[in-house]
Amino acid sequence: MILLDLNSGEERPIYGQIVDRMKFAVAGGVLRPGDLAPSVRELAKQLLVNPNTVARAYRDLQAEGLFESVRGMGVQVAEGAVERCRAARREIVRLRLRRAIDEARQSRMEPAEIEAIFREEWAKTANQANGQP
Amino acid sequence: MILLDLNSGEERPIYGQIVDRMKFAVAGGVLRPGDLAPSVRELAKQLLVNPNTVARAYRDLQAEGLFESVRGMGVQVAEGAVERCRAARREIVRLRLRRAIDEARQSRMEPAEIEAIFREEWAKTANQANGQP
Amino acid sequence: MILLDLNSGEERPIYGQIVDRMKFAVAGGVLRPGDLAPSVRELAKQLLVNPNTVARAYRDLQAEGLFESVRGMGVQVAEGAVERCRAARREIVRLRLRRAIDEARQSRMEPAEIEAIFREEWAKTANQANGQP
Amino acid sequence: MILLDLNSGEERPIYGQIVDRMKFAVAGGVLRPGDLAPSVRELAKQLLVNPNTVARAYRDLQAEGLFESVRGMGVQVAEGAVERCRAARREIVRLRLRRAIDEARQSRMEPAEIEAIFREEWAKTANQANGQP
DNA sequence: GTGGTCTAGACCACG
DNA sequence: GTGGTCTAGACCACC
Repeated sequence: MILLDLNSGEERPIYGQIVDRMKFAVAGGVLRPGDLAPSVRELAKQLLVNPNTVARAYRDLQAEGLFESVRGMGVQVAEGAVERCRAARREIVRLRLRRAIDEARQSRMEPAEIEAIFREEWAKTANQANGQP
Repeated sequence: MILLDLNSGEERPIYGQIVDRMKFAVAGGVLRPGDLAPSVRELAKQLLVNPNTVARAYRDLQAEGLFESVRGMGVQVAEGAVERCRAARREIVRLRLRRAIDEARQSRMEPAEIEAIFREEWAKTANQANGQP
Repeated sequence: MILLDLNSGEERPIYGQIVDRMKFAVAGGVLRPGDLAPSVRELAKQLLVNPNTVARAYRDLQAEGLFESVRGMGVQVAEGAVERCRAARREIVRLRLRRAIDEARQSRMEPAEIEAIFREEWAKTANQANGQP
Repeated sequence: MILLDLNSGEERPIYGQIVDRMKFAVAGGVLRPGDLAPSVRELAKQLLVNPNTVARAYRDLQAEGLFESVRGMGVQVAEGAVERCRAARREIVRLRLRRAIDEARQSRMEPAEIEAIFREEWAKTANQANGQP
């Protein structure tokens, strides 16, 4: 199963992208509490990335209490993770939009013009029938 | 005159924020061709930032041809800067919104929910007076 | 200034030992809010350890909000860190003693005998006039 | 008969916990020389643990000469095991307390405060019935 | 100079 | 097989 692929053009750190994708996967029910996440080595191979990078992402997820490592077995999704990942997802999306809006605002552009640009860009993805499912 | 203040909590490089703010100032007519930009030291003191950081921002602006150094005088806004700053501003805003939208999309959230969040966040700033909120 | 040295014989991960030592240093007032912690490279050299290992410790401390990285400057002790490090120190000590006591209890030894052993071991360090200050 | 249960929250290796519990059982007379230890499979089922893990613990106990395998019968407690398990128990308890004390010492806390914490924690278990709390 | 990210590869403990 | 730790070294951005 292909859980995620990285947008190679992204400027954010890879491990951060993996963290987000995992949260999205849990929030969307693709990965459920008790499920084992793909093994570090396996995911690293799939993403063409160093295992340490994946390990770091998993470590961060454990620090947030969303994943738990089971000795000798792997890493599994924690019990209460679904709700928290849903909330996290909402906040991630909100924060990204909020930042873009703030930066647009300080540009002193006309609000109407900003809104127009948003609609324009939004339309571009809206047609793509649900983006990258 | 307070040309700009930095969002202290930002994760973007300071020099990049300064560059953008300067472009916005020119695009918005706050700084006009022939005007002298604040001196490196002065701006650095005002922003509580290392002078090297301001110097780097000015260097970038000169490299783009938007600022020009005048011997013995300092740095001034170049002749054709206004139109180019307006274009730059539009592209900056567009790019940031585009990225936010893309990232929201890959979260697998319902498009309707994403749009709702945008409206919500947009409303928060819409009430505020124009310019720097 | 020598902030800390590691007990080479310890079985705990090095980065974890560094984290604890830093908390102790802050709790004890050796490192105060606003102070820069020793640089990653410097501390690594001092401890004869790989810089990445120190970096990981610092990262964990930042994740706990006790340290903050200042771009291009280094890593400094956060504002409210003292009280939290004091609390953390107490909890670390309590937890270690609690575990030892628990394990002793499940051994089915006579409580009096356990207590005797504790007194014996306690006396050994008590004489050392304040341990490794 | 329930010989032992594991502290599920422990960070120590499971097989090591089993080894210790077995020593404690022998030292406390719950398991006597000549008695058959529970079979690997049975104990594994009881502890909800991988049989390999139990097998490893038994292997270690045999390597120490405390358990002996009896062809076709299983594993039994060795002849001289009681005294040696008592000694082992004492040393295990002593070592754990010693480490906790050492770690508390390097925290730079006041010895009096450390001792106070010990008393506090000790009191918590002192009221409980003997054996496994 | 500073920290941050990433890679590569070794070694260990656990199951 | 699994994850965890550590080392070594490269490269980057920032100040």
